[in-house]
Amino acid sequence: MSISSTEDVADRLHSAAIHLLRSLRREDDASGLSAPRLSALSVIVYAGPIKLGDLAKAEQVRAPTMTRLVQGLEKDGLVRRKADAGDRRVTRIAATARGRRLLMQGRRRRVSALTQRINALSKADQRSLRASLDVLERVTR
Amino acid sequence: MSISSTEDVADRLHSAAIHLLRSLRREDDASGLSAPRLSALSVIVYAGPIKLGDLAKAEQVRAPTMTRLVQGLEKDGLVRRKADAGDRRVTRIAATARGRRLLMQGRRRRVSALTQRINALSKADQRSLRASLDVLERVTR
DNA sequence: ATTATTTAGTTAGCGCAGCTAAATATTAAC
DNA sequence: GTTAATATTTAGCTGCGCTAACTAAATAAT
Repeated sequence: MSISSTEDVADRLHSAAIHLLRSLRREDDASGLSAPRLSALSVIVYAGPIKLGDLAKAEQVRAPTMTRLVQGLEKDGLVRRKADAGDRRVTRIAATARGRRLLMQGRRRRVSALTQRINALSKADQRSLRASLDVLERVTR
Repeated sequence: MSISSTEDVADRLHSAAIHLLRSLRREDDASGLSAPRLSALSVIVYAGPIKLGDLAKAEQVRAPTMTRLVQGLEKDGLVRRKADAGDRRVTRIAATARGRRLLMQGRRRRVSALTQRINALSKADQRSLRASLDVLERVTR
């Protein structure tokens, strides 16, 4: 009788994450923004004018990857870049009004499918999920 | 009186999944197999000689995507393809001994970082995480 | 029996996101 | 003033998701 090992928990968690993102990618498509762009935009909106390097760290990607993501967002008019006054090597990235608006819409669409699935759960299951969120975030960061 | 709305739960879950996969990708690299390949190999190992279409459904990707994943695995000598005797349109995919071996090693490496993080949690947190796993899997599939 | 339709898989080709290495620009150090 | 360090970008690679179009095989229709 094998009690579930920590490896099993880790493996199931990993697998669940893969399947979750796959199934949500479709909603992302509907908003016109990919998951990485939406995630980056979210940080930009909430963390104000932010240095590209800090943004890359926050999103756990390398600088060149973030440069490209930001270029995409900029081309769509969702963010703006401007050189930092103090240190002209750094680029500060800020969201435009359109970016903020689109984030909210995109975010809503993105999570709505998941929201529906969560709402379909029993109250007890919802409580269990909620209770584990803090732990989940600590473990995945 | 809901402090955290279902939307918030959904959003945090989504975000957690993104960060989890990003942080685990490095471990995947160490094993020489990407997450999608490792995941597919896992299904192949456990679901025996399986039809490509069924494999694609199980992994929630389109057939061409799975064709390519399998080609990669085959080139590495981890799986073998053979036409089904009964219906010669279908390809059955089976793991080689090397594939089975590599899965176990890869799986171990892949989850070891996560396993360590889980083990670092308090017993109560671990219990909370374990308890939510079933719910999590139901919600993400 | 022949023809048409459906099903399974592959090939071709596009876009996005991850990476490293190398280039550019600015600041800091000596 | 030259050199070293830092921030970002550019160039170029790989891999994975997709759709459209193709081949081959099985099944249905006439």
